[in-house]
Amino acid sequence: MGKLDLNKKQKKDSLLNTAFDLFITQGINKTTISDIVKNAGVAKGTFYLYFKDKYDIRNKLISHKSSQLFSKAHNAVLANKIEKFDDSIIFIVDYVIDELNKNKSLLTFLSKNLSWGVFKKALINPALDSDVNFYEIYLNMIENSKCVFIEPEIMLFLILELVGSTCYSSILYNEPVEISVLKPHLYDTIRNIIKSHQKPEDES
Amino acid sequence: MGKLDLNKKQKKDSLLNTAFDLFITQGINKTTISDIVKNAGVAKGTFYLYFKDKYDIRNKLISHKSSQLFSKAHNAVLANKIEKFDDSIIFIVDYVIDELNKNKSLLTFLSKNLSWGVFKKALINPALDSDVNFYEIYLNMIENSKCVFIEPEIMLFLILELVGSTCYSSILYNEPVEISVLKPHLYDTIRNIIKSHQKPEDES
Amino acid sequence: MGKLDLNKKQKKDSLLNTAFDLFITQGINKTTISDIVKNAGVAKGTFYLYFKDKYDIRNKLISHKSSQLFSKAHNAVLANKIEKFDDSIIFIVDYVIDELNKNKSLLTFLSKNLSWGVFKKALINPALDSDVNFYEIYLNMIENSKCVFIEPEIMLFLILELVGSTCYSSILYNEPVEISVLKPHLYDTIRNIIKSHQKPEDES
Amino acid sequence: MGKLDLNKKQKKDSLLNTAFDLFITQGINKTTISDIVKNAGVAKGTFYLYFKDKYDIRNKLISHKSSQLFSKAHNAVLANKIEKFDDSIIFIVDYVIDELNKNKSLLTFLSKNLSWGVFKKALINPALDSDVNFYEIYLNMIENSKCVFIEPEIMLFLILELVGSTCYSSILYNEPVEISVLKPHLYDTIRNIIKSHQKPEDES
DNA sequence: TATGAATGAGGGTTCATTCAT
DNA sequence: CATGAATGAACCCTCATTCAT
Repeated sequence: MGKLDLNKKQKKDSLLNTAFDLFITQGINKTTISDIVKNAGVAKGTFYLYFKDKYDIRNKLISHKSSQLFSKAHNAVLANKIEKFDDSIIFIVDYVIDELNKNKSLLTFLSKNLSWGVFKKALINPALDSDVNFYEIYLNMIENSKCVFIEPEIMLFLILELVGSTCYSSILYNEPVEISVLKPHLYDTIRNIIKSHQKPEDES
Repeated sequence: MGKLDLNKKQKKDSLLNTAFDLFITQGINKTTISDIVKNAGVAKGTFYLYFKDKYDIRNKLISHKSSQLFSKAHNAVLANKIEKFDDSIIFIVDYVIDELNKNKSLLTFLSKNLSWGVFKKALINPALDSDVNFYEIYLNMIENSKCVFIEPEIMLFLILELVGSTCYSSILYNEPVEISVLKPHLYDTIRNIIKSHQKPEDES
Repeated sequence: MGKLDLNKKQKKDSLLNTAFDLFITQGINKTTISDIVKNAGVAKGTFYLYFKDKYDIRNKLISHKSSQLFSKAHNAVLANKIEKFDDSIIFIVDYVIDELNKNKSLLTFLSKNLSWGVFKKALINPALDSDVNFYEIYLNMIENSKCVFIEPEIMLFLILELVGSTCYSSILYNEPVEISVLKPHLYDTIRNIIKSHQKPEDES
Repeated sequence: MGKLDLNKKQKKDSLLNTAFDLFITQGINKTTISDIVKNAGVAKGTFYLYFKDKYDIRNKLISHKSSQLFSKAHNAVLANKIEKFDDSIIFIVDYVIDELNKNKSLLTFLSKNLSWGVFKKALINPALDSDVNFYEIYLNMIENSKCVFIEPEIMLFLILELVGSTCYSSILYNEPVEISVLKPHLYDTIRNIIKSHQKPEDES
C-alpha cells in the first residue's frame, strides 16, 4: 500500500471512529456531519469522498461493530473448547451480553439500529474487508454438532431477536429486571428454542 | 362538556389524528410540525398549546394506539370464551399479529418506537383517559387460571419482546420467512416460555 | 389594508427592491439569497415566504420593470400627441432606448433575461397587480390608425427583437457603433418593417 | 506533430467535446468541471492545464461552433453558385436557420451566449487554429458584388442580431409563430435592410 | 505533463419556536 | 384561546481550486 493509499485509509478510519464516538455519546439524530468532520480533523468535503451521508456511515459502523463482536465471541468459544452445540450458543450469547453490559454505548448504538435485515447484511454478507461471515460459522457449528435441525435459520432468528430486544431494556434500564436476573430465564428459553428445532435423533 | 371544551377537544384530536397519519405515511423524522398543523387545519401556534413538541405527540400516540390494540385483542378473548391461560395468550398474540399484518403502517409506527419502557408507560400506566390497563388484565388472567407462575412479569416481558421484534421483520420484509411460516415456531416458543414459568402444580 | 398586511407588503417590496439593486450591480449568478436578505434587512426564512427561489424573484422583477418602462413610454406618446402609427412606434422605441441609455444597469438586467417568451408573460399577461398590458395598447394603436396590417404580432416581434438585441451591444459596448449612430439605421429598418406589413390602403 | 503533442491535443479535444455535450444537454450553470473531466476521462488538474475556467472553455466553444456553422454555409453558397449579393446573404441565413432548426441544442447553446461582441471575437478574429474569418469573407462578397454599401458593418450587425434573436424564439418555442411562417417576413426585412444600405448605383 | 485527494467557504433551504395581534 | 408572519440558527451538500506526488 502506497503512502497515498495509507493516508486515505487513515482519513476514512478517522471518520469512522469519530462518527462512532459521536453516535454513541449524543445519538445519531443529534450528530451532524459538521460535528464528525470537525472532530475527525478533516474538511467537510472529505466526508463526502468516502460516505454518501450520515446513514451510510452508520450502516458501515453497524456492520463492522457487530462483526467484531461476534468474531470475538466465536474466538472465545474456540479458546474455551466448548463442544456441544447448545452450550456454544449459550456461551456466545452470554459472551455478547457481558460485552454489551460492559459497553452500554455500543448496546445503545447497535440495538437502536439492529434488525434482522441489517444483521443479515452485516454478518452474512460482511461489507467491510476484514469482517467475518458469522452465519457461515453458525452453519459450521451445526454441522460439527452431531444433531440435525429443522429450519436453522428461523431458529437463529428467534434467538437473536429475543436476546437483542430483551437485553436492551434489561441492561440499559434494569427493566423489568436487571440482566443477571434475566439471564437464567433467557437461557432457559434459548435452550427450549434449540430443543424444539432439533430433529429427533435417529438412533439405531 | 361545554361548547368551548368540545372545540378544544376537536382541535387536539385533529392534531393527533393528522400526526398519526403523517407519521405512518412519511415517517417521524420527515414529518414536520408545519405538516401536521397544515393538514390538521389549525394554526402553528395552536400545536404548542397542546403538545410540547413532536416527540410528545408521538409518545401519546404510541400509548393510545397500543392500548387500543390490546384492548381489542382482549375483548376478542372474552367474546370467544377462551378459557385456558396459555390459549388466551396465544390468542391475543395471534390477534395482534393479524391486526398488524393488516395494518403494516401501524406496525412500522409501533415497532420502531416500542420498547418495554414505553410499553409499560402505555399499557401499565395508561396515559390517555379512556386507555386500558393491560397489565392488570394480564394479572387477572393469571389469577383466573388455576395455575401459579413464577416471575410473571419476566414471562410477559420475554413474550412481548420476542413477538414484537420477530414480527417486525417477518411481516414487513418476509425475513427470514413470512409470518405464516413463522407463527408455529413462535407459538411453540411462547408455550415453552409459559410452561417453564409455571410452578409445578401443587396437587394434594 | 390592515397593519399586518401593510407590513407584509413592505417586506416583499424591500426584498424586490434589494434584489433588483444587487442583480444589476453584481449580476444574478453572483447574487446570493443571503446577500438579498442581508441588505433587505429581513431574515433568511422570510425570503421563502414570498418567493420560491432566486429565479422566481428575477422573473417578477423582469415583468415589473419592463411593464414600468413601456408604460412610461406610452404615456409620453400620449403627452406628445403623436398621431401617426409609425411615428408612435418610433417614438416609443426612441423613448425606451433613451431610458435604457440613461440606465444601463436596467438594460443589462432586462436584455440578459428578456426574450419574446418572457416579454409575453410580462407585458401581455402582466403578473403584478398594477402592471400594464402593453400588447392591448399596441392593438389599440393599430386600430386608431387608419391602416390595416397583416400579421401585426409578427411585426411587433420583429421590431422588439431587433431593437432589444442591437441596443444591448450598441449602448453597453458601442459595438459596432454607438447608439446615436445606430439609431437612424434602426429606425429606417423599423419603418421598412412597418411598411411591408401594411395592407395597401384601399382608397376610393 | 510529435506523439506527445498529439496526446496533448487529444486531451484538449476530449475536454472541448465533452464540455459541449454537457453544456447543451444540461446547461452551463449545471455543468461542473467535475462533470467535464469525469466524462472526458482526464484528471481534474488536467482541465486547468488547458483552460482557465468553465467560461473560458465556453467561449472557445462558441467561437469554434459558430465558425464551423458559417463556414459550412459559405461553402454551400459557393457550391450552389449563388451570384448576387443579397441572394447570397439570404442563402446563408436560410442555411444557418435550417441547421439550427435541425440542431436545437446548438441553437440553445449559441443564442444563450452569443452577442455581437462574442461574435466578433469568434468570427472576425477566429481564436482557434482552423477557424475561418467570416467577416473577411463577407467583405469579399461585397467587393465581388458590383454594388457599393454604406456602413456595411452596421448592415451585418442589424441582420445578425435580427436573425439571431428572432430564430431563438421561433425555432425553440414556435413563438410568436413557427419558423416556416416567420421566414418570409424575416427575409423581406433583410432585403430591405440591404437595400437601404446600398449606395445609389452610380450609373454612367 | 498529469494526477486526484483534499480542501473549506459558502451556497440554498428547512423548520421549531416565538409573540404581537 | 387562536393565529400565522417572522425569525435565524443550523443543516446538508457542492464544487472550483490547489498541490504533493
